[in-house]
Parts: sequence; C-alpha cells; structure tokens
Amino acid sequence: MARQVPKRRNVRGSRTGRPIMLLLDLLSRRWTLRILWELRSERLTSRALRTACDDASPTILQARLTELREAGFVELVPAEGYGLTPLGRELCETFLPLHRFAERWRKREGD
Amino acid sequence: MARQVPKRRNVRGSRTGRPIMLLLDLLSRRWTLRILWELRSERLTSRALRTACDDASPTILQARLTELREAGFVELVPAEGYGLTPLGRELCETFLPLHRFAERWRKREGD
DNA sequence: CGACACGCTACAATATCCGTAGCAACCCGG
DNA sequence: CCGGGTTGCTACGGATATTGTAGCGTGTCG
Repeated sequence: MARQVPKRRNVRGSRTGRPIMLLLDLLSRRWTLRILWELRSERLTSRALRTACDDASPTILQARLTELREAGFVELVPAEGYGLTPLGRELCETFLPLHRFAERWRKREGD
Repeated sequence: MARQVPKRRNVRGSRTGRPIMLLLDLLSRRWTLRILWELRSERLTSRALRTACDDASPTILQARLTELREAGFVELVPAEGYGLTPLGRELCETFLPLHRFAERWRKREGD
C-alpha cells in the first residue's frame, strides 16, 4: 500500500501559496497542459492518452494524471477512461482561445 | 561570444509541430507562465522580476526570457526592463480569467 | 575612484523527466 | 480453464531540466 506520491502539494515556485500560484505551478509541469488539451473533447483510456501525447512516458503521465485528479480537473471513469470533470472543463474553456491565438502567432513566426 | 543557447526551437513533446503544440510546450516550461503573469501589468527589470518570482534561479529565468523574446511575447526595453509586447499582452489576456478561476478552485480545495 | 544597479553567465548539485520493461486485474472467445 | 488481448499503473537506470551561488562586464551616479 502507501502510494509513494509524497504530497506534491507544496507549490514549487511560490512562498505565498496564492491559489493562482498553485494553479500556475500545476499547469506548468510537463504534459499537464497537453493532457488537458487532449482530453478537451473526448474521454481517453490511459493508453490512448499516451498515444495522443506522442507516446510520453507513462511514468510522468500517471504522475500528472494523479495530480490533475487530486486537483479535481480530471476523473477516471471505469471502463471508459480519463475525462474532464465539470471543473476541468471550465479550466479548459480558458485555453480554447489559445488555439486561435497559436495559429495567428505562427503567422508572425517568419523568422 | 557564441551564445550557447542551442536552438530551443525543437518542440519537446510533439512530432506534428502544430502551432498549438509549440505554444503548449513553451508555456509548460518552468517559470514561463509565471513570468507572463508577473509581467502582465508592469515592466520589471531582470532583478525585479527575479524577486517577483520568489528568487528563481537567474539561469533559468534568462533562458525563459530568451525564449519568450524569440517567441515575440516579451521585449527588453533598455533602461526600463522587461515587458510584454502587444502579442504577449494578447496571450496574457487569455490567462486573466485564470485568476478568478483559481479563487473559485480553492473553495473546493477543502481536502 | 567606489558603490551601486543592470543584464547575463558558469558550474556543480539536485529534481524532474524519459524510455523500456513489466506487473496485476480484467474481459472474452474457445 | 486457458491464452491472448485490454486496462491502469509501477520500477528503474539514464538523460535533461532546474536550482543555488557566485560573479562577470557594463553603465550610472556621487
């Protein structure tokens, strides 16, 4: 027993612990944004998610998934796979404009 | 001479290279989101920024700043410090709702 | 000149992440 | 019941990314 995930709740880059810092820290861990992005429109099994994320390491994917579940953004539905919770969906809405932005951004990426 | 920053343009987690992946990858590097956040309303000198970021390592801060400058989100105005470009400001707008979201999120963080 | 700020870098230690392999549990057809 | 497939998840050694401390060269001001 005793999952060895040692309380990741300590925000890495902030002494204040303001929620926004907590959130910013969570979101800027490797694959976190990507996972939310891939889950934005469909449920995926852990392996399908792995495939969607260019075969990222299952180690780190599981770690992120656990964090996202603890944060209440992602849930695991048995026999269905991972998906966003209503809260997670809200968070994801925030990033949808990012897609359009990214497209426009590329335009000026002529250099 | 010869800055040893070895062309970080390779997107880490994507074989497709879609702009959104490029952006997602950039944003999920340590301190990137934080830097954008701290710069959202004011110009900061490199040292002020460092202070604002809980004394993050100047090494990585410079690296992120360079990336953000190459991406066209951040600029260095001599004798004024770092600030967002119009493009960077647009990107930051995307994250403003994040603040309110983070506050609401904390509420359910009773565990 | 001396004291201070600036942007930025070197370098060793550490934390994080990657890639591969593989576990136990489950389902399903034979 | 057994073999072959899936699932979620973990171990572990090596590769990267990040940290912390110190300090460079430049500019500015008294």
